[in-house]
Amino acid sequence: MFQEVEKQLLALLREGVEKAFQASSAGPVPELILNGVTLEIPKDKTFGDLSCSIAMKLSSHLRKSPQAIAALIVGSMKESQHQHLFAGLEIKGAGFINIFLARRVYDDLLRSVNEQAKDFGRTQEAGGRKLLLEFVSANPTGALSVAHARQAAVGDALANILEMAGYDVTREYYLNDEGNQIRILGRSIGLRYQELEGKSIVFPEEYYQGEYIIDLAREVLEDQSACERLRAFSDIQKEEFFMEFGTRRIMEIIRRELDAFCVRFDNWYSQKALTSAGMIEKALEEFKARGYIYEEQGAVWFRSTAFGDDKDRVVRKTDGSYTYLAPDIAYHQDKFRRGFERLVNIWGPDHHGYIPRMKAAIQAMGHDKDAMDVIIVQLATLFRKGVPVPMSTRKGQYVTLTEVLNEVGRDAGRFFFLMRKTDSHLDFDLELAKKQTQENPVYYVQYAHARICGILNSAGTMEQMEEADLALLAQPEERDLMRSILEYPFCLQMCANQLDPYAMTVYLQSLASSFHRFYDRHKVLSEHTGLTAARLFLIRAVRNVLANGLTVLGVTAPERM
RNA sequence: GUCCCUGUAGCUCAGUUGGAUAGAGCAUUUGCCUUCUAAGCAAAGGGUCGCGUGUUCGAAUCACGCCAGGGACACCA
Repeated sequence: MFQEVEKQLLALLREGVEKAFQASSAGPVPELILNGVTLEIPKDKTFGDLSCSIAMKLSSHLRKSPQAIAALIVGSMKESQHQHLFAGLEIKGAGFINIFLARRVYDDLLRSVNEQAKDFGRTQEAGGRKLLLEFVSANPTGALSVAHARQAAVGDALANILEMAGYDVTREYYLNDEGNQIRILGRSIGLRYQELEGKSIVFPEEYYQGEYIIDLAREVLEDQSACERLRAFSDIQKEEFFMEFGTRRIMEIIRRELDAFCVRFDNWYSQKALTSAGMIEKALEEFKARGYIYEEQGAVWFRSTAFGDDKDRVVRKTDGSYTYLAPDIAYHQDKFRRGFERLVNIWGPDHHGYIPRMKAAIQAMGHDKDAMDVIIVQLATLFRKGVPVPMSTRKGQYVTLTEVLNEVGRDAGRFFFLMRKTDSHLDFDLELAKKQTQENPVYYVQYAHARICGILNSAGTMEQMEEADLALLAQPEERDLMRSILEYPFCLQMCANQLDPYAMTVYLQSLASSFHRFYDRHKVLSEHTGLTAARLFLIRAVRNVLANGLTVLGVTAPERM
């Protein structure tokens, strides 16, 4: 189990720090400093497998040179009973402590990768805490756009990552199935329906212009029994019919789109249900009882400034209807009531200004403001041969998730949407994503996986693999692969801490690169059966890590290409 | 005006949360398939890390101030 090794090394380093404090008669070591003891993987492999820079950080505190402090720490480590973990320790540069891991640690690493297989990298760090990840939550008024596509890709990958980090994750889609937009949707379909019946109509600018509205109207028209019922309905009943029909049908489309993109949800949370359960009134009453609600100028306000928002926010308009904030307050309160300890929301960039008031709301409920994280997923700009693809949300002419999917496929789509930091803009080159060449990082990574599978298949089932003598793996390219594997748990942990999957795309490319270099220089299958067995064992570990990383991102790991 | 993001090689971007000599891919030039998949590998050139000041053992990274680009700032959802 590799995490154990990391923990033991950290413990040794901390022990060393304590010794250094004693030697300098500096009293007990502050907690902050102990927490500051971390390991990193040096970029230059001549600096060891892992390194620690704590000696430099303590220099001014202990009034000693970093080298002297490092010497004390290293001395302490060498006396410990865990020396078998490292093959060597050295002090270099300004006072870095460089650790060269023992052969056996790497052997154990490879063994645990192959034993744990799909579970390699999983930790119990988060201790099974219940986490609610809400994402996409697009209004059911049309097909999903590229913006939603990126949110879907990020959300799904992040859910996988957080599960690996030991959270009990629930993926939820907040379904905005009532309100003004839905009303407009209903009216849009209703008008198109009349149009199809031969009536002359005026179709307002602010209604949904898309072709799909006409398709939906036609669907109703072709349904005999629906038409009959409609004839008996009052205008209000008709409107309700079209609203219900529209949201239901569009949600079916959205679900299908998400399915095709392999984005999974555990729960679909209906705003309509929330409203009819009276949860909004209840939530506002509770806020009122706590003094966070007041009336002014005929509207009802939430005192969000009490928690650092710029200004107070209206929850109930002068016309008596709620703003978007009101159901959102009720919804988030319900998230906590359902037992979630940590909330993560993925929103589009247009909701950026909305964060402070939502944070204020959860504090008004009595929760810590850090109990909720909001991730803003920036827009992706599509390019085709270097020219931006025009996008307009008006007229229903936006590029949809389905179009991207049809053009570049699921794997390239998922990978490309994750390739940049989530809160940065992303340029998505459709031509590049389609290319089956080295320029395309998706294929580069998948190709490494397929190559390994090819070798493993032609090797057949080799039972001696389990008893392979891993000491035979002494080539630099083999060491590089092991180092790269070692990095995987670090990468997963970083993604979980930063709530951003993008680092995994960078990591996988570097692991694939290490493999391709190895492949080019060394043959796995040879007459030397011992070496063959050891190399098979090594590449099996590489394959497992590649597959795990790709799976986390929602990309397939093909066995042949 | 306020807030967020971005500025690193000709282009697209990494840079392990402040570490060691700033790294990849593309493009350009040049090598490598009789051998487990050439969708691959290797070599070369290419840098005022937007500008300035500060913080310290140490800054692409942090703070402040500029410059440039993108986005967000409703009794909309």
